[in-house]
Formats: sequence, C-alpha cells, structure tokens
Amino acid sequence: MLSGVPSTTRARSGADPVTAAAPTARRAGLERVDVVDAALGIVEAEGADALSMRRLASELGVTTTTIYWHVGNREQLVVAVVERMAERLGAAPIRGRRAQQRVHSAAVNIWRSAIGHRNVTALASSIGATTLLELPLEVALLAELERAGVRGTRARDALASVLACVAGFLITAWRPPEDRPEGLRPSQIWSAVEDARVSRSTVRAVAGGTDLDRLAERTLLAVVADYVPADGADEER
Amino acid sequence: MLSGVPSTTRARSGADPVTAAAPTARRAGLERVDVVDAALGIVEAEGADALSMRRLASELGVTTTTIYWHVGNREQLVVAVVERMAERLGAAPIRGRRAQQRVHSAAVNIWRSAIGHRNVTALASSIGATTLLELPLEVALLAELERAGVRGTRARDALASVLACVAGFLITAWRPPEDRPEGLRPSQIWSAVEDARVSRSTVRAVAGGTDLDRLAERTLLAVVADYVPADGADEER
DNA sequence: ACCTGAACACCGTTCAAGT
DNA sequence: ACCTGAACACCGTTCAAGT
Repeated sequence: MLSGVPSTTRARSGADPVTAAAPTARRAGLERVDVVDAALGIVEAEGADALSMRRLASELGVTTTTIYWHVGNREQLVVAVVERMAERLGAAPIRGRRAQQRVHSAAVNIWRSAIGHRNVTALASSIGATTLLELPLEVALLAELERAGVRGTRARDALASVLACVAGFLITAWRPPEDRPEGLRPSQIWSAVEDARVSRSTVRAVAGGTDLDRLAERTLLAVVADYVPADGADEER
Repeated sequence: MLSGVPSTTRARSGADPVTAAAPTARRAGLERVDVVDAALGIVEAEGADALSMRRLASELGVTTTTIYWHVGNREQLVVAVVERMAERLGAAPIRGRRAQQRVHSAAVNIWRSAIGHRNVTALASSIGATTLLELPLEVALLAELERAGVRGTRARDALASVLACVAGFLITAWRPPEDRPEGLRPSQIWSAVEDARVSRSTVRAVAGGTDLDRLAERTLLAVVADYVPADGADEER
C-alpha cells in the first residue's frame, strides 16, 4: 500500500522519489489555520471553557504536542482564535443624525457584537484581549465621539466607561439565573430579604429579574449622555 | 507516647477509656470553620485561582478527601468562603443630604467594597454569587432609592445597572495592563492604530490608560442620575 | 518541517476502608 | 464521626525521538 497521506499539496522541497517506509509518525497535513478554525468551532459551539489542548487535539485526530507545535501554547492559540473572529466582525453601521444618538449607536454596536458572539468574547475576556476582538467597533465609537467634539482624555474616559458597562452586562448575561446552583439564584436570595427600609414590592421586583438587553442599552445611553449632551450639534466646540 | 492529638475539647460522647492503638487514620481535629477560614486565607493572599482542594488540604496537613467530608465540594466551599466574608462586611455609612448624592454614595460603597476585597469578589463572581457577598450593601442602595422615590421595577433596574457597572470596572481592574502578555497591552494595540476619523491625540490618550477609581465613581454617578434627578428632594413623588 | 510517546505536575471527585 | 489511600478522568506543558 502507498500510505494514507492526505491529499494536500506535495513536493514541497526538492524531494527525492524514494518510496516512503511504513510511517509511525506520519504527516497529518495540518496547518496552523486548521487548528485555529477547529478551536474557534469548539468555542462557538460549547463555550470558552470547552477549549482544551487535549480536546482540540483529539478533535483533529492528532496528538496534543502537535497542537503545541502549530500554535505555541494555549494563550497564543486563544489570541489566534480571537484574531480570526475579529476578521469576520465587520464594522456595523451607525444610526442617527444627532451626535448623542450616533455615539450611543456606536456604543450599542459594541454591546450587540459582544452578546452576539458571547462565547468568543468570553474567551477573549479570559485573557484580557477583548480589545483585540472589537477594535474596529471601538475605533468607530471614538470617531463618533470626535465628531461630537469629545476628544483626548475625555474621549478615552468615555470609551473606558462604555467598555466597562458592556463588560458588566455581559458577565451577568453569561451566567443566567436558571443555571445557577440552588440557593444562589437572585430570586431565592431576595425572597428571603426583609428590611424595614425597603418596600415589599421593590424586593419582589428585584427578585424577579429584568430584561438585560433593554437595560444595557438604556444604561449605555446614560453613560454616553454624561460625555455628549443631548442638544447635540456642538461639533468642534 | 500518648499520641499527638491536638488540644481540642475531648470527651465528645461516652468514650470508653481504652488506650488508643497506633492510629493510621487519626483524628485531625479539623472543623468545617477551620477549612473555610484556611480557604479564605488562601484566596485573600493569592487570589481566587489559587484555591484548590488539594492545595487547601496540604495547607491543613490533611488529605483531599477530608476537605470533601467537611464542605461537600468546591462550589459549596466557595459559597461558605463568600458567606464568611459577608459576615465581616458591615454596612458602610452613606454620605450626603440630597437624594441623588445618597444613592450615589450607596453605589460607590458597593464599588469600594468590591475593589477593597477584589480577590474574594472575584471568587464570588466565578460562581455568580456576588449578591451573597454584598447583599447588605445592595439593600442599602435600594433603601436610598426608595427614599428618593424610586421603587418597584425602576429600583430593580437602577440596582441592576449599578451592579453591572461595578462588575465591569472590576474585571478591568483585575487584569491590569502591566501583567498582560506582550502585545495584548492596550498601549501596544492602540499605538498601532491609524484612522482618518480619529485624531492622533485621542489615540494617544486611549493608549495611555486612565484612573479607574475616579472613572468608576463618575460613571456610577451618571447611571444613578438616570434614575434619580439632580434637583433632589422628590421623595414620595 | 511535522509529528508521536512518555512523562511531569497539576486539577475535581468518588469509593471503599480504617478507627 | 472523621479521616486515609487508591483510583478515575481530566488539565497545560516539555522533551527526546522519529520520519
């Protein structure tokens, strides 16, 4: 038999036409991009925690060390996965005419992108690389801030505030109350609260939970309004 | 020799005075509270990730299975650690006279408590149990919201917004740019950005980083102001 | 250049057994 | 009631070796 070498492009260098001996460590035909794609697939399908070097290796029918040869180590793999996702994430359109509307729209774009790809965002967040993922969206936000007359350190602060809010709403969205362990669900904790200073109806409302998407967008508007006023057209100030 | 049993209170039940044979699995004198305290110590000293069942066991000079006997499993241990910390965290005083000031003060108290004990907060967050840690501070915030005339679902939303912001600023504070891997530091990423829509000075400012504490308190004020107006004394509305 | 096998130092968890 | 020892099924990572 002529060995089961996969049909990738052969004849890389000046290879002599020796008939190959029975290979024990034979070529798998893997390339770095295949490894990264497989990793991205695992993360999107099963979450950031499901990505392990061994799991990835077995998925590709290869040894763990092969993964290391291609990508270095886990962190470098994660960076590559995040960069790969970033390529796909084009800049979303910004809506509105007035300055505040447009800045808010750019902020909401970051939020929607983050929940839209929450698994990869969680992965990026685990190594502190969310900026790598959403850089074009962050630049777009800065651009709208500039148009609204907010620049320099004020623009930097506005961006940081928006990103913090997005991150905050994300982590509450990652762990929905349903799959929290018994006794840790907010509904249970709050239903046991009795305090003379707080009315029953408020406590009941808190125990009930809220619509995260709506609240995130509202909160982002409040944050944005702190940097660019509602009356709008004060470009160049 | 009379065995090296620790000097805890003996004579639990009606024990017959038999001289103990050479003990292979002898009593360690451990109690659940000792396990939880040791775990809290590890977390405070070395962070949430440093807490492992094996590490904890060896710290206590005991087998891993002993830890399981006392606390159940890792998650239950974490809950116990968080509850233990919660006991220590008394309610912080609220400052200001006007309603918005007081609500903001209550929100800032949550933020300060969280960064003040960031390791335990990170541990609580890892199982979605931050409410368990800061419940009294959250109740205090609700109380101030009620005093300001914000109740029911509006109070619930205000609380959720504040908690999201606190969580967001926390996770950016957890992983300071300094100990991020080469090439992932915002300063490096941003210094490579060139975009016609954004001025150089703004990009430079973003690359520079900001004062998180100041910004967190400012952002919390913006969020609070969205629910309780600045003019203040509209109690009961 | 590309890949395997064995090994090291970790994890959380369970189970039977000892006193 | 309290604790040990062995085991199972996982991790990330490295190193020497094979073709």
